[in-house]
Amino acid sequence: MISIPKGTKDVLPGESYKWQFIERKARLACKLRNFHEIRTPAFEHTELFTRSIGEDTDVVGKEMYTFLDKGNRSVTLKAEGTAPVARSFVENSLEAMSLPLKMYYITPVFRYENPQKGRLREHHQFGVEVYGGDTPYLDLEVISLAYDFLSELGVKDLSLNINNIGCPNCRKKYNAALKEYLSSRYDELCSTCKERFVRNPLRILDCKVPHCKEIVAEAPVITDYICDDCRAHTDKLCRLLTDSGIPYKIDPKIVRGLDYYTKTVFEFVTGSVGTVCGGGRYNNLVESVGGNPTPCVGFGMGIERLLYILDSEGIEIPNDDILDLFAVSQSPDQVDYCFRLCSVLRREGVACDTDLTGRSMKSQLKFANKIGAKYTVVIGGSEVDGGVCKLKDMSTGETCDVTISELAKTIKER
RNA sequence: GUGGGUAUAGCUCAGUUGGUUAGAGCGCCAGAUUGUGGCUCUGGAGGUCAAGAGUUCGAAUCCCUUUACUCACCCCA
Repeated sequence: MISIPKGTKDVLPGESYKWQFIERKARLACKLRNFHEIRTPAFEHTELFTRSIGEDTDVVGKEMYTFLDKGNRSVTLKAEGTAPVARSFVENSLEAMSLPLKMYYITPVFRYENPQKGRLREHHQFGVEVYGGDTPYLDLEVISLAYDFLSELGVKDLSLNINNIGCPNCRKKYNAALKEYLSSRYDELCSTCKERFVRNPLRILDCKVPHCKEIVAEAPVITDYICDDCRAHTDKLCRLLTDSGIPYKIDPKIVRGLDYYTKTVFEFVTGSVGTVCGGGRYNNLVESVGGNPTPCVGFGMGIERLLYILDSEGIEIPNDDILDLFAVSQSPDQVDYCFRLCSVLRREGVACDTDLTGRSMKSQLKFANKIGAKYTVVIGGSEVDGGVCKLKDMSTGETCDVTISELAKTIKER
Protein backbone atom coordinates (compact mmCIF):
# COMPACT_ATOMS: atom_id res chain seq x y z
CA MET A 1 0.00 0.00 0.00
CA ILE A 2 1.19 3.47 -0.82
CA SER A 3 0.38 5.80 2.04
CA ILE A 4 -0.15 9.52 2.17
CA PRO A 5 2.98 11.67 2.56
CA LYS A 6 3.83 12.79 6.08
CA GLY A 7 2.10 15.92 7.22
CA THR A 8 -0.64 15.86 4.59
CA LYS A 9 -4.32 15.03 4.94
CA ASP A 10 -7.13 13.80 2.75
CA VAL A 11 -10.40 15.65 2.99
CA LEU A 12 -12.87 12.79 2.70
CA PRO A 13 -16.34 12.85 1.11
CA GLY A 14 -18.00 12.76 4.52
CA GLU A 15 -16.24 15.89 5.75
CA SER A 16 -15.69 18.05 2.69
CA TYR A 17 -18.90 19.92 3.47
CA LYS A 18 -17.06 21.48 6.42
CA TRP A 19 -14.44 22.91 4.12
CA GLN A 20 -17.05 24.13 1.71
CA PHE A 21 -18.89 25.82 4.54
CA ILE A 22 -15.79 27.66 5.79
CA GLU A 23 -14.81 28.68 2.30
CA ARG A 24 -18.31 29.89 1.52
CA LYS A 25 -18.36 31.98 4.71
CA ALA A 26 -14.94 33.39 3.92
CA ARG A 27 -15.89 34.34 0.38
CA LEU A 28 -19.08 35.96 1.57
CA ALA A 29 -17.28 37.97 4.26
CA CYS A 30 -14.90 39.20 1.57
CA LYS A 31 -17.58 39.97 -0.98
CA LEU A 32 -19.45 42.06 1.58
CA ARG A 33 -16.32 44.14 2.13
CA ASN A 34 -15.24 44.61 -1.48
CA PHE A 35 -12.36 42.12 -1.28
CA HIS A 36 -11.67 40.18 -4.48
CA GLU A 37 -10.05 36.83 -4.89
CA ILE A 38 -6.53 36.53 -6.23
CA ARG A 39 -5.10 33.14 -7.19
CA THR A 40 -1.37 32.71 -7.45
CA PRO A 41 0.59 29.61 -8.49
CA ALA A 42 1.37 26.70 -6.19
CA PHE A 43 5.08 27.41 -6.66
CA GLU A 44 7.27 30.46 -7.20
CA HIS A 45 10.88 31.26 -7.85
CA THR A 46 12.71 30.54 -4.61
CA GLU A 47 14.14 34.02 -4.57
CA LEU A 48 10.71 35.54 -4.00
CA PHE A 49 10.44 33.89 -0.60
CA THR A 50 14.04 34.29 0.49
CA ARG A 51 13.96 38.01 -0.26
CA SER A 52 10.58 38.83 1.22
CA ILE A 53 10.34 36.51 4.21
CA GLY A 54 14.00 36.97 5.13
CA GLU A 55 17.05 34.75 4.82
CA ASP A 56 17.42 34.32 8.57
CA THR A 57 13.91 33.14 9.33
CA ASP A 58 13.11 29.54 10.17
CA VAL A 59 10.64 29.39 7.33
CA VAL A 60 13.32 30.15 4.76
CA GLY A 61 16.16 28.50 6.61
CA LYS A 62 14.71 25.06 7.11
CA GLU A 63 11.04 24.79 6.20
CA MET A 64 10.72 25.42 2.48
CA TYR A 65 9.92 22.83 -0.15
CA THR A 66 12.63 23.93 -2.55
CA PHE A 67 13.80 21.95 -5.57
CA LEU A 68 15.34 22.35 -8.98
CA ASP A 69 13.01 21.83 -11.91
CA LYS A 70 14.08 20.15 -15.12
CA GLY A 71 15.39 23.46 -16.42
CA ASN A 72 17.61 23.81 -13.36
CA ARG A 73 15.56 26.67 -11.94
CA SER A 74 15.16 26.78 -8.19
CA VAL A 75 11.47 26.82 -7.37
CA THR A 76 9.65 26.63 -4.03
CA LEU A 77 6.16 25.47 -3.16
CA LYS A 78 4.09 28.34 -1.78
CA ALA A 79 5.52 28.80 1.69
CA GLU A 80 3.31 31.71 2.55
CA GLY A 81 0.45 33.61 0.96
CA THR A 82 1.51 37.23 1.03
CA ALA A 83 4.76 37.31 -0.95
CA PRO A 84 3.17 35.80 -4.08
CA VAL A 85 0.43 38.42 -3.92
CA ALA A 86 3.05 41.16 -3.69
CA ARG A 87 4.85 39.66 -6.66
CA SER A 88 1.65 39.56 -8.66
CA PHE A 89 0.77 43.10 -7.64
CA VAL A 90 4.07 44.36 -9.02
CA GLU A 91 4.22 42.09 -12.05
CA ASN A 92 0.71 42.97 -13.21
CA SER A 93 0.98 46.66 -12.31
CA LEU A 94 -2.06 46.38 -10.09
CA GLU A 95 -1.22 49.77 -8.65
CA ALA A 96 -2.81 51.07 -11.85
CA MET A 97 -6.12 49.84 -10.46
CA SER A 98 -8.02 51.95 -8.00
CA LEU A 99 -6.27 51.83 -4.66
CA PRO A 100 -6.64 50.67 -2.03
CA LEU A 101 -6.93 47.27 -3.63
CA LYS A 102 -8.51 44.66 -1.39
CA MET A 103 -7.81 41.01 -2.13
CA TYR A 104 -8.20 37.60 -0.55
CA TYR A 105 -7.02 34.07 -1.17
CA ILE A 106 -7.75 30.53 -0.06
CA THR A 107 -4.71 28.46 -0.80
CA PRO A 108 -2.55 25.52 0.22
CA VAL A 109 0.69 26.43 1.98
CA PHE A 110 3.68 24.11 2.20
CA ARG A 111 6.28 23.99 4.96
CA TYR A 112 8.64 21.16 5.70
CA GLU A 113 8.15 20.74 9.44
CA ASN A 114 7.51 17.95 11.87
CA PRO A 115 3.76 17.61 12.01
CA GLN A 116 1.89 17.74 15.30
CA LYS A 117 -1.43 19.02 16.56
CA GLY A 118 -2.62 21.83 14.28
CA ARG A 119 0.57 21.71 12.25
CA LEU A 120 0.96 20.12 8.85
CA ARG A 121 3.34 20.13 5.91
CA GLU A 122 0.54 21.12 3.63
CA HIS A 123 -2.06 23.29 5.26
CA HIS A 124 -4.55 25.81 3.93
CA GLN A 125 -4.84 29.47 4.59
CA PHE A 126 -7.56 32.00 4.13
CA GLY A 127 -5.84 35.34 3.87
CA VAL A 128 -6.69 38.93 3.03
CA GLU A 129 -4.55 41.80 1.80
CA VAL A 130 -5.12 45.51 1.46
CA TYR A 131 -2.66 47.26 -0.85
CA GLY A 132 -2.10 50.99 -0.98
CA GLY A 133 -2.95 52.66 2.30
CA ASP A 134 -1.25 53.28 5.60
CA THR A 135 -4.11 54.45 7.74
CA PRO A 136 -5.09 52.58 10.91
CA TYR A 137 -8.58 52.33 9.48
CA LEU A 138 -7.28 49.71 7.06
CA ASP A 139 -5.68 47.82 9.95
CA LEU A 140 -9.08 47.97 11.60
CA GLU A 141 -10.82 46.70 8.50
CA VAL A 142 -8.54 43.68 8.25
CA ILE A 143 -8.69 42.88 11.96
CA SER A 144 -12.43 43.32 12.16
CA LEU A 145 -12.91 41.06 9.15
CA ALA A 146 -11.06 38.29 10.98
CA TYR A 147 -12.88 39.05 14.21
CA ASP A 148 -16.33 39.06 12.62
CA PHE A 149 -15.56 35.94 10.63
CA LEU A 150 -14.38 33.97 13.66
CA SER A 151 -17.16 35.27 15.87
CA GLU A 152 -19.85 34.37 13.37
CA LEU A 153 -18.53 30.84 13.25
CA GLY A 154 -19.00 30.74 17.00
CA VAL A 155 -15.37 30.47 18.09
CA LYS A 156 -15.13 30.90 21.85
CA ASP A 157 -12.17 31.86 24.03
CA LEU A 158 -10.78 34.04 21.28
CA SER A 159 -8.27 36.69 22.21
CA LEU A 160 -6.65 39.31 20.03
CA ASN A 161 -3.11 40.39 20.80
CA ILE A 162 -1.58 43.34 19.02
CA ASN A 163 1.74 45.06 18.99
CA ASN A 164 3.67 47.62 17.03
CA ILE A 165 7.12 46.40 16.03
CA GLY A 166 7.97 49.74 14.53
CA CYS A 167 8.89 51.12 11.18
CA PRO A 168 12.45 50.75 9.88
CA ASN A 169 13.50 53.91 11.69
CA CYS A 170 12.36 53.12 15.20
CA ARG A 171 13.15 49.46 14.90
CA LYS A 172 16.75 50.37 14.27
CA LYS A 173 16.81 52.32 17.52
CA TYR A 174 15.11 49.54 19.41
CA ASN A 175 17.43 46.90 18.03
CA ALA A 176 20.37 48.94 19.23
CA ALA A 177 18.90 49.33 22.70
CA LEU A 178 18.02 45.67 22.90
CA LYS A 179 21.46 44.64 21.82
CA GLU A 180 23.06 46.91 24.35
CA TYR A 181 21.00 45.38 27.14
CA LEU A 182 21.52 41.80 25.99
CA SER A 183 25.25 42.17 25.48
CA SER A 184 25.62 42.67 29.23
CA ARG A 185 24.01 39.26 29.79
CA TYR A 186 25.18 37.57 26.61
CA ASP A 187 26.84 34.66 28.42
CA GLU A 188 23.57 33.70 30.09
CA LEU A 189 21.66 33.30 26.83
CA CYS A 190 20.93 29.88 25.36
CA SER A 191 22.93 28.85 22.33
CA THR A 192 20.23 29.62 19.77
CA CYS A 193 19.69 33.04 21.32
CA LYS A 194 23.39 33.72 20.98
CA GLU A 195 22.99 33.20 17.26
CA ARG A 196 19.85 35.30 17.23
CA PHE A 197 21.80 38.04 18.98
CA VAL A 198 23.93 38.41 15.90
CA ARG A 199 21.35 37.86 13.20
CA ASN A 200 18.02 39.05 14.54
CA PRO A 201 17.88 40.08 18.22
CA LEU A 202 14.12 40.65 18.06
CA ARG A 203 13.65 36.89 17.96
CA ILE A 204 15.11 36.50 21.44
CA LEU A 205 11.90 38.00 22.79
CA ASP A 206 10.14 34.87 21.63
CA CYS A 207 12.50 32.36 23.23
CA LYS A 208 10.84 29.73 25.41
CA VAL A 209 13.90 28.79 27.46
CA PRO A 210 13.11 29.75 31.08
CA HIS A 211 16.29 31.66 31.76
CA CYS A 212 16.06 33.56 28.49
CA LYS A 213 12.51 34.47 29.45
CA GLU A 214 13.80 35.94 32.70
CA ILE A 215 16.34 37.97 30.84
CA VAL A 216 13.76 39.12 28.34
CA ALA A 217 11.41 40.15 31.12
CA GLU A 218 13.80 42.93 32.07
CA ALA A 219 14.69 43.89 28.53
CA PRO A 220 13.74 47.23 27.05
CA VAL A 221 10.27 47.20 25.49
CA ILE A 222 9.68 48.20 21.88
CA THR A 223 6.84 50.40 23.02
CA ASP A 224 9.35 52.77 24.58
CA TYR A 225 11.26 53.22 21.37
CA ILE A 226 8.75 53.59 18.60
CA CYS A 227 8.57 56.92 16.88
CA ASP A 228 5.73 59.42 17.19
CA ASP A 229 4.22 58.36 13.92
CA CYS A 230 4.11 54.70 14.88
CA ARG A 231 2.77 55.53 18.30
CA ALA A 232 -0.02 57.63 16.84
CA HIS A 233 -0.84 54.81 14.45
CA THR A 234 -1.26 52.27 17.22
CA ASP A 235 -3.11 54.68 19.51
CA LYS A 236 -5.58 55.38 16.76
CA LEU A 237 -5.98 51.69 15.97
CA CYS A 238 -6.65 50.89 19.61
CA ARG A 239 -9.27 53.58 19.81
CA LEU A 240 -10.92 52.26 16.66
CA LEU A 241 -10.93 48.71 17.98
CA THR A 242 -12.52 49.84 21.20
CA ASP A 243 -15.16 51.84 19.31
CA SER A 244 -15.90 48.75 17.23
CA GLY A 245 -16.35 46.62 20.32
CA ILE A 246 -13.40 44.39 19.50
CA PRO A 247 -11.55 43.37 22.66
CA TYR A 248 -7.77 43.29 22.41
CA LYS A 249 -4.65 43.16 24.48
CA ILE A 250 -1.38 44.92 23.81
CA ASP A 251 1.37 42.33 23.87
CA PRO A 252 4.81 43.92 23.44
CA LYS A 253 6.38 40.50 23.03
CA ILE A 254 4.74 39.51 19.76
CA VAL A 255 7.45 39.06 17.21
CA ARG A 256 6.36 37.63 13.94
CA GLY A 257 8.63 35.13 12.27
CA LEU A 258 8.50 36.80 8.91
CA ASP A 259 10.81 39.73 8.39
CA TYR A 260 8.57 41.83 6.20
CA TYR A 261 6.29 43.02 8.99
CA THR A 262 6.33 46.68 10.01
CA LYS A 263 4.26 48.65 12.50
CA THR A 264 1.11 46.73 13.39
CA VAL A 265 1.30 43.01 14.08
CA PHE A 266 -1.50 40.98 15.60
CA GLU A 267 -2.63 37.45 16.28
CA PHE A 268 -5.88 35.79 17.22
CA VAL A 269 -5.22 33.08 19.77
CA THR A 270 -7.38 30.33 21.24
CA GLY A 271 -6.60 27.83 23.94
CA SER A 272 -6.89 24.68 21.90
CA VAL A 273 -4.39 25.32 19.17
CA GLY A 274 -2.63 28.61 19.78
CA THR A 275 -2.54 31.09 16.95
CA VAL A 276 -5.34 30.63 14.44
CA CYS A 277 -4.80 33.89 12.62
CA GLY A 278 -1.73 36.08 12.35
CA GLY A 279 -1.08 39.22 10.43
CA GLY A 280 0.00 42.78 10.35
CA ARG A 281 1.36 45.53 8.24
CA TYR A 282 4.11 45.15 5.64
CA ASN A 283 4.79 48.56 4.26
CA ASN A 284 8.12 47.69 2.66
CA LEU A 285 7.23 44.38 1.09
CA VAL A 286 6.21 45.64 -2.34
CA GLU A 287 9.43 47.63 -2.59
CA SER A 288 11.48 44.61 -1.61
CA VAL A 289 10.11 42.61 -4.53
CA GLY A 290 10.78 45.44 -6.96
CA GLY A 291 7.68 47.61 -6.92
CA ASN A 292 6.96 51.17 -5.92
CA PRO A 293 6.58 51.82 -2.20
CA THR A 294 3.09 50.60 -1.33
CA PRO A 295 1.87 50.20 2.25
CA CYS A 296 -0.12 47.01 2.90
CA VAL A 297 -1.87 45.18 5.68
CA GLY A 298 -3.31 41.67 5.88
CA PHE A 299 -3.60 38.40 7.70
CA GLY A 300 -3.36 34.64 7.19
CA MET A 301 -5.71 32.20 8.88
CA GLY A 302 -5.11 28.46 9.19
CA ILE A 303 -8.17 26.56 8.00
CA GLU A 304 -7.15 23.22 9.54
CA ARG A 305 -6.58 24.94 12.86
CA LEU A 306 -9.90 26.69 12.58
CA LEU A 307 -11.68 23.40 11.90
CA TYR A 308 -9.86 21.83 14.84
CA ILE A 309 -10.99 24.65 17.12
CA LEU A 310 -14.61 24.39 15.99
CA ASP A 311 -14.50 20.64 16.52
CA SER A 312 -12.92 20.81 19.97
CA GLU A 313 -15.37 23.51 21.04
CA GLY A 314 -18.24 21.30 19.95
CA ILE A 315 -19.42 23.71 17.28
CA GLU A 316 -21.29 21.82 14.59
CA ILE A 317 -20.97 22.81 10.98
CA PRO A 318 -24.25 22.48 9.13
CA ASN A 319 -24.17 19.87 6.40
CA ASP A 320 -26.03 20.92 3.32
CA ASP A 321 -24.26 18.39 1.14
CA ILE A 322 -27.20 15.98 1.31
CA LEU A 323 -29.50 14.35 -1.15
CA ASP A 324 -33.08 15.58 -1.61
CA LEU A 325 -34.52 12.40 -3.01
CA PHE A 326 -33.63 8.76 -3.52
CA ALA A 327 -35.76 6.91 -6.07
CA VAL A 328 -36.16 3.25 -5.13
CA SER A 329 -37.04 0.80 -7.85
CA GLN A 330 -39.43 -1.86 -6.67
CA SER A 331 -37.94 -4.41 -9.05
CA PRO A 332 -35.26 -4.36 -11.78
CA ASP A 333 -38.03 -3.50 -14.25
CA GLN A 334 -38.18 0.07 -12.95
CA VAL A 335 -34.48 0.92 -12.98
CA ASP A 336 -34.64 2.57 -16.40
CA TYR A 337 -37.63 4.59 -15.35
CA CYS A 338 -35.93 5.73 -12.13
CA PHE A 339 -32.85 6.80 -14.01
CA ARG A 340 -34.91 8.89 -16.41
CA LEU A 341 -36.92 10.31 -13.53
CA CYS A 342 -33.69 11.45 -11.87
CA SER A 343 -32.53 13.10 -15.08
CA VAL A 344 -35.71 15.14 -15.20
CA LEU A 345 -35.61 16.07 -11.53
CA ARG A 346 -31.95 17.12 -11.72
CA ARG A 347 -32.76 19.51 -14.52
CA GLU A 348 -35.26 21.08 -12.14
CA GLY A 349 -32.62 21.46 -9.45
CA VAL A 350 -33.43 18.48 -7.25
CA ALA A 351 -30.44 16.54 -5.93
CA CYS A 352 -31.47 12.95 -6.47
CA ASP A 353 -30.10 9.48 -7.00
CA THR A 354 -31.25 5.96 -7.66
CA ASP A 355 -29.80 2.47 -7.36
CA LEU A 356 -27.93 1.27 -10.44
CA THR A 357 -26.41 -1.82 -8.87
CA GLY A 358 -29.46 -4.07 -8.82
CA ARG A 359 -30.00 -4.21 -5.10
CA SER A 360 -33.20 -5.20 -3.35
CA MET A 361 -35.78 -2.62 -2.43
CA LYS A 362 -34.98 -3.05 1.22
CA SER A 363 -31.29 -2.48 0.60
CA GLN A 364 -32.06 0.60 -1.41
CA LEU A 365 -34.14 2.05 1.42
CA LYS A 366 -31.44 1.24 3.93
CA PHE A 367 -28.95 2.92 1.67
CA ALA A 368 -31.13 6.01 1.31
CA ASN A 369 -31.48 6.15 5.08
CA LYS A 370 -27.76 5.79 5.65
CA ILE A 371 -26.71 8.53 3.30
CA GLY A 372 -29.27 10.83 4.86
CA ALA A 373 -31.58 11.36 1.90
CA LYS A 374 -34.41 13.71 2.82
CA TYR A 375 -37.07 11.92 0.80
CA THR A 376 -37.63 8.61 -0.94
CA VAL A 377 -40.13 7.32 -3.43
CA VAL A 378 -40.68 3.69 -4.32
CA ILE A 379 -41.32 3.25 -8.01
CA GLY A 380 -43.18 0.12 -9.05
CA GLY A 381 -45.47 -0.81 -11.91
CA SER A 382 -48.43 1.11 -10.53
CA GLU A 383 -46.44 4.33 -10.20
CA VAL A 384 -45.13 4.02 -13.73
CA ASP A 385 -48.64 3.40 -15.03
CA GLY A 386 -50.59 5.74 -12.77
CA GLY A 387 -48.16 8.65 -12.54
CA VAL A 388 -48.68 9.01 -8.79
CA CYS A 389 -46.17 8.06 -6.10
CA LYS A 390 -45.87 8.12 -2.34
CA LEU A 391 -43.29 10.69 -1.29
CA LYS A 392 -41.77 9.61 2.00
CA ASP A 393 -40.17 12.02 4.44
CA MET A 394 -37.29 9.98 5.88
CA SER A 395 -36.99 11.95 9.10
CA THR A 396 -40.63 11.51 10.11
CA GLY A 397 -41.56 8.40 8.17
CA GLU A 398 -44.69 10.09 6.84
CA THR A 399 -45.78 9.63 3.26
CA CYS A 400 -48.08 11.57 1.01
CA ASP A 401 -49.39 11.07 -2.51
CA VAL A 402 -47.75 13.25 -5.15
CA THR A 403 -48.09 13.12 -8.92
CA ILE A 404 -44.71 12.35 -10.41
CA SER A 405 -44.84 15.42 -12.63
CA GLU A 406 -45.05 17.60 -9.53
CA LEU A 407 -42.32 15.86 -7.51
CA ALA A 408 -39.70 18.56 -8.01
CA LYS A 409 -42.10 21.34 -7.17
CA THR A 410 -43.31 19.57 -4.03
CA ILE A 411 -39.80 18.86 -2.78
CA LYS A 412 -38.59 22.38 -3.36
CA GLU A 413 -41.59 23.89 -1.62
CA ARG A 414 -40.99 21.99 1.59
C1' G B 1 17.23 18.46 14.01
C1' U B 2 16.18 16.86 19.68
C1' G B 3 13.06 14.22 23.19
C1' G B 4 8.51 11.18 25.04
C1' G B 5 4.45 7.87 23.62
C1' U B 6 1.98 4.38 20.43
C1' A B 7 1.56 0.26 16.67
C1' U B 8 -3.78 -6.21 17.27
C1' A B 9 -10.28 -6.29 12.01
C1' G B 10 -12.55 -0.45 8.13
C1' C B 11 -12.90 2.47 13.35
C1' U B 12 -12.32 2.37 19.00
C1' C B 13 -9.86 -1.01 21.81
C1' A B 14 -9.43 -6.06 25.07
C1' G B 15 -5.87 -10.03 24.96
C1' U B 16 -3.70 -13.15 32.06
C1' U B 17 3.18 -15.45 34.56
C1' G B 18 4.78 -16.85 27.11
C1' G B 19 0.48 -22.09 26.03
C1' U B 20 -4.83 -24.95 21.22
C1' U B 21 -7.92 -22.31 15.71
C1' A B 22 -6.44 -14.10 18.33
C1' G B 23 -11.57 -11.50 20.70
C1' A B 24 -15.49 -7.53 21.76
C1' G B 25 -18.22 -3.12 20.50
C1' C B 26 -19.24 -0.08 16.41
C1' G B 27 -19.29 -0.16 11.10
C1' C B 28 -20.03 -3.24 6.54
C1' C B 29 -22.94 -7.32 3.82
C1' A B 30 -27.15 -10.68 4.05
C1' G B 31 -31.63 -12.69 6.22
C1' A B 32 -36.20 -12.53 9.99
C1' U B 33 -44.67 -14.34 5.82
C1' U B 34 -41.38 -11.13 -1.53
C1' G B 35 -44.47 -2.64 -1.75
C1' U B 36 -41.00 0.61 2.58
C1' G B 37 -35.44 2.60 5.97
C1' G B 38 -34.29 3.69 11.42
C1' C B 39 -35.27 -0.28 16.61
C1' U B 40 -34.55 -5.53 17.75
C1' C B 41 -32.85 -10.61 16.63
C1' U B 42 -29.90 -14.13 13.59
C1' G B 43 -25.99 -15.17 10.30
C1' G B 44 -21.64 -13.71 7.28
C1' A B 45 -17.25 -11.38 5.39
C1' G B 46 -12.94 -9.08 7.26
C1' G B 47 -6.36 -9.81 10.85
C1' U B 48 1.25 -11.53 7.67
C1' C B 49 -0.96 -9.05 15.71
C1' A B 50 3.66 -2.57 11.72
C1' A B 51 8.26 -5.05 9.50
C1' G B 52 12.82 -7.91 10.25
C1' A B 53 15.94 -10.81 13.14
C1' G B 54 16.58 -13.33 18.04
C1' U B 55 15.40 -16.34 22.83
C1' U B 56 12.00 -20.68 23.47
C1' C B 57 9.21 -27.12 22.68
C1' G B 58 5.93 -22.86 21.85
C1' A B 59 5.84 -15.46 20.91
C1' A B 60 0.49 -10.66 19.74
C1' U B 61 3.07 -11.24 24.67
C1' C B 62 10.19 -11.33 26.21
C1' C B 63 15.14 -9.02 23.85
C1' C B 64 17.28 -6.18 19.68
C1' U B 65 16.86 -3.37 15.07
C1' U B 66 14.01 -0.72 11.52
C1' U B 67 9.76 1.90 9.86
C1' A B 68 5.37 4.54 10.44
C1' C B 69 2.21 7.40 13.29
C1' U B 70 1.55 10.75 17.40
C1' C B 71 2.63 14.49 21.16
C1' A B 72 6.17 18.17 22.69
C1' C B 73 10.52 21.67 21.82
C1' C B 74 11.91 25.38 17.75
C1' C B 75 8.93 28.16 14.45
C1' C B 76 4.50 29.16 12.32
C1' A B 77 -1.45 29.24 10.52
